[in-house]
Amino acid sequence: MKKAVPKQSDTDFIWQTLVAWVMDSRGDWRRKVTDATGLPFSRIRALKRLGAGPMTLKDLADAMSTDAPAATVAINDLENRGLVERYPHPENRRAKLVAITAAGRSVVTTTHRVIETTPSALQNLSTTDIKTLRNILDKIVAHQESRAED
Amino acid sequence: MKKAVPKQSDTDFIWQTLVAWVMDSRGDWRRKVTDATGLPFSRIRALKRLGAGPMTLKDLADAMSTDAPAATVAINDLENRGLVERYPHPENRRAKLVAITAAGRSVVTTTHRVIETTPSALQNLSTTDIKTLRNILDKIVAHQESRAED
DNA sequence: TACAATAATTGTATTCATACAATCATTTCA
DNA sequence: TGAAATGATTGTATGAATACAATTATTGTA
Repeated sequence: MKKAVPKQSDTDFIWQTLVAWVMDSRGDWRRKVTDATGLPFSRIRALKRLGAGPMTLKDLADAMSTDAPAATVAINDLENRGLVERYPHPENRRAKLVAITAAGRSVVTTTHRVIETTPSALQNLSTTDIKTLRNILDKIVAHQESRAED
Repeated sequence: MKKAVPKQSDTDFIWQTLVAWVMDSRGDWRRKVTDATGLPFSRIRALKRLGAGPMTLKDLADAMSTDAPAATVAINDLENRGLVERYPHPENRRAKLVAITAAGRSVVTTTHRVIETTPSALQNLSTTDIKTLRNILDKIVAHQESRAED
C-alpha cells in the first residue's frame, strides 16, 4: 500500500496560517507561563528541548537558533535553579551534556497546565469540526513527543 | 434546527495545545517578520489590530494587553513611518482615533507572505488530515477577519 | 609537531518589551 | 460648580533577547 504524502505547499500554508494566527492572538500565554514558573521564556524553551533527552550546549543553541554564549548563560541559570545538570561528554572532553532534572520536568508540566482565553474563532466552529481538529492535534502531539527536533 | 455548540473544555484544550505547539516550535517566524518589515514585533501586532478598523489608543492598548503609554509610543513610531494616522475622535475630544494607511496595509500583507520551515509533525499527517485541517483553518480565518476582537 | 577547527565560557553592547509615575486636557457626575 | 474619572502624553527604569568579540581547552589534521 502506497502512503499518500501531503503536498509541501499545503502543509506550508497551514503552518504559515497557524503561526500567524497564534502569534497574533496569543494574548497573555507567554506572560502567564513566565508568571507560573518564575522563569524567563527563553529558559522555558530550553527546558522543553531538554525534555526530549540530554544534549550538548552546541546542539541546544542550534535547536533554539541562538548562539553558544546564549546557551551557556541559559544553562547556568537553569543549573543554579536545579532544573538541569551538566555532565562530561563521554566521547568528547570539550563538550558537555546537559540533562533535565526531575524538578525541571515538573516545571515543564506546569507550563502545560497554563490556559488562557480561547479565541472566539475556535468556539464558533461546529462540534464536528472541533472533534476532527482534536483528533488531528492528537496525532501531531504524538509525533511531536516521539521525535523532538522542532 | 438547533446548532450544536462545542464544549468549552474541548476548545480550551485545543487552543492550549495549539499555542504551546506553535510558541515552542515557532522558530524564526518572529525574527523573519521583523527582518522583512524593518519593524519591531510589537509594532506589527499593533498594525494588525488596526487593520480591522480605526480605534482609540486606549482600545488598542487594551486589545494588546499593555498600557496607554506603550500604545502612544508605538503609534508615534508607526505614524512617523507613515503607516498609521491619528484623527480627532468625533465624539470625545480627549480621545484620538488611529487608522492604518495604505502603506500600513501593505506592511501587513508582507507579514502574511513570510514563511518558515514547517515542522515535521505536520508533514507526517495523511493527505486527508491535511485537507480537513485546511478546511477548518479557512473557517477560522474567515471568522477572524470578520470580527477582529482577538 | 604545528595549525586549524570545535565546544564552552566570560564579558560587553544594543534593542525590545514592559511597567510605572507624573502631567495636562477633557468629560462625567455628585 | 467642583471633584473624580478618562484619554493621551512624556519620561524613567528594568528585565529580556540577541549579537558579537575574545579567551581557554580539546580535538582533528596537514
